[in-house]
Amino acid sequence: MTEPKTHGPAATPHTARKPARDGKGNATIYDIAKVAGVNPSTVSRALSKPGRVSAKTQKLIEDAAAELNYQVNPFARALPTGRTNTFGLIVADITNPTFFDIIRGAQTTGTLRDYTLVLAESAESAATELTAARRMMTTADGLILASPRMDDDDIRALARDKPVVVINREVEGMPCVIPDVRKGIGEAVRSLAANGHKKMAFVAGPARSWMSARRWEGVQAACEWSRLEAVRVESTKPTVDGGRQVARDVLATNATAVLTYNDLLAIGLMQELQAGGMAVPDQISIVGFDDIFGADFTTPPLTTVRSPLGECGAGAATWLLDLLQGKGEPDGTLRVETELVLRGSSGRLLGST
Amino acid sequence: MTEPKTHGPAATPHTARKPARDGKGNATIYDIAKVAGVNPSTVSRALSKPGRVSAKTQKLIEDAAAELNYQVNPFARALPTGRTNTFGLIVADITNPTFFDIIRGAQTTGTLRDYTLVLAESAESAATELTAARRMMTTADGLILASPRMDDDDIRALARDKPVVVINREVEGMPCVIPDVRKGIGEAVRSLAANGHKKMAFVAGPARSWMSARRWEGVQAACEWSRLEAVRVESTKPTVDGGRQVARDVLATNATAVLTYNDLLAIGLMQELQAGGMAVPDQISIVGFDDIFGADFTTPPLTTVRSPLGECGAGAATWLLDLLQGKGEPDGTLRVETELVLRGSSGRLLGST
DNA sequence: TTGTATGCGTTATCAA
DNA sequence: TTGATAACGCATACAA
Repeated sequence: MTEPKTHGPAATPHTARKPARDGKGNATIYDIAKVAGVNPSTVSRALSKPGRVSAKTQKLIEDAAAELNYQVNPFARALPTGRTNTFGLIVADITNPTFFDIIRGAQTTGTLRDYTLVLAESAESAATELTAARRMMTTADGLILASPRMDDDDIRALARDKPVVVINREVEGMPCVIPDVRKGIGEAVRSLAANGHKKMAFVAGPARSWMSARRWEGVQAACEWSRLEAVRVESTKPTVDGGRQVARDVLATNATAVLTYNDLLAIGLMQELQAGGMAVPDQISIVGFDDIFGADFTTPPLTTVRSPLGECGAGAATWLLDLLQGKGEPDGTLRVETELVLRGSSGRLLGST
Repeated sequence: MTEPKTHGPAATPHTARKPARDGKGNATIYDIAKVAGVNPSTVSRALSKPGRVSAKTQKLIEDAAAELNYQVNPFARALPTGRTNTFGLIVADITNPTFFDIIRGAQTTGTLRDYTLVLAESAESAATELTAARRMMTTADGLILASPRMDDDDIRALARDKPVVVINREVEGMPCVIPDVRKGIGEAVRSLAANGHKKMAFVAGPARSWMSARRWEGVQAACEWSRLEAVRVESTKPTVDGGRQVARDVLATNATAVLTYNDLLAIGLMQELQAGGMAVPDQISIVGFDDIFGADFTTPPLTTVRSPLGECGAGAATWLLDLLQGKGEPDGTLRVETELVLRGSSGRLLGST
């Protein structure tokens, strides 16, 4: 200890049974009422709704509150109202960098609007996810589900209680925020075609992934338009390691360009290919998906279709908070644009015209 | 809407003023009491403390609770007890990958012990941090401060109210969890020395950073021990860009090896050096710090001193939760070991014996 | 072991 | 515009 206590007779052990209040404890509206010489209910009004109290008593109360260093007790407030100024976010995997931006986006717009973010992880399990969601529903005003694993019906059941917004998946009758892959994929495929590629491979993600299906659809559509041949290659898992493992299959397709379900696959694939002596992009072009943190750490830096995850998080939070204030549409789909980020891992084949 | 409502007279708009309870609302201990034919207080006892009720009424109550799909109302519980089963985590910057692992570690051990994580960001501002911390203190049972920017005194003041654990900084009289840099730096420097390096540069982090100072101390000590000459180079900011900018100064030192304050600096430095035609590690060895996500995406993959951030987060959460149960030491320092992760960016100089 | 009574801090309803 | 008072759901001394 370098500093003497400024008040209180002794250190307050946090192990005490009673609520840790040294001496008098936190100020309540009663304390303010006493100081300001008004009724507690008047204090409550003055502090919650601005206009329902006379200007001078308002000031009286505000001064008293400031003097007493008053802080509302959110729990006491939550009891009668049911509102907590809190919203939950459940992500499938905190380890996955994809979610970092989502978390950040949600957190940022949350604090901006005076809401607190509560975070939970489903560990990729639908059951864990549902449990976590149920728990959160009791404490939070609303919920954001990022890449949920549970059934549509479970999600809709949750939403009967309080507002729920879904990210990265489209669920009928729910507010959903999803990246619109068409633009970004279109740009990527056109770029590849312009560089003379005739055949490209798509390395797919998990079979059950909603997004992977969308991306494959997008690739097919864009390739048809640009008259490229598209072949699909399955991966074992959507990780760097999965990318390494899929290299052999990719080579077997004789494609000169690859678009992967996500950046991790692209990075692993590129590493493996380079380790085998192939030059990127001189002998093969590689395009990732998402533009996660670190996508530009590679040599060459990874060309990728950027998924605006931060915007997704922010958009979902905005929508949810609007809903909580009775302002937004109760369902629909918010599509955020994807775009090609052209870096070094894609380009013209060496020796092609 | 694809599915009819199963109960309730009409859709319950979330915008309703009253607590969103369709019809009868969530079950309370009173409902359980009625079903089980006992007094509400008995229900409370049965559900909170296991042993204080007879076996058969216990079962009676549990059955009724299950049947009614009872969920405790955390706010109602928090009001009399002051406890919320919630703990806060404040990080300086959600963007910074350093914190990802900390968040994950804390979240994981939190849920393991039935605590919910509440996340906030200080945006690198001491003032914002203090505000966020104060807010959290009113709702959470305890707080974890990761790389706090505020003064020691502010931290201690916070800790008078409820338990606070600090990560990445040592504050007198507080429980602190910090990576012990000595082992990792020692390994790095010895590895460099064994590869024939005689002079190394340390690229420092922010001037005010507590950790940067520790790391520089560690480098000096280890270099003295291994008879290496160590020079210090200042960076403008601890980012990839900062690493690029510092390349010129690093070259000016004529050092053949570099250890940077963090991985981001190392990656930027390596990119800039390689862009200038230097071979890594043939002409210069680069060692980063932290082993963040993506450190192995580079070519060559980055040698780095791993900071066990996940363990820090988990350790801090464990300590905090212990404190909340009156089990742990109220202060002290938990040091978690760092270690060298030898990858491709460091090694022997080309042409050296 | 179980029931009774009261308080936690706030909002909301009703009068004044 | 303000004051009195009843919930909100749970925990806990205290009494039985």
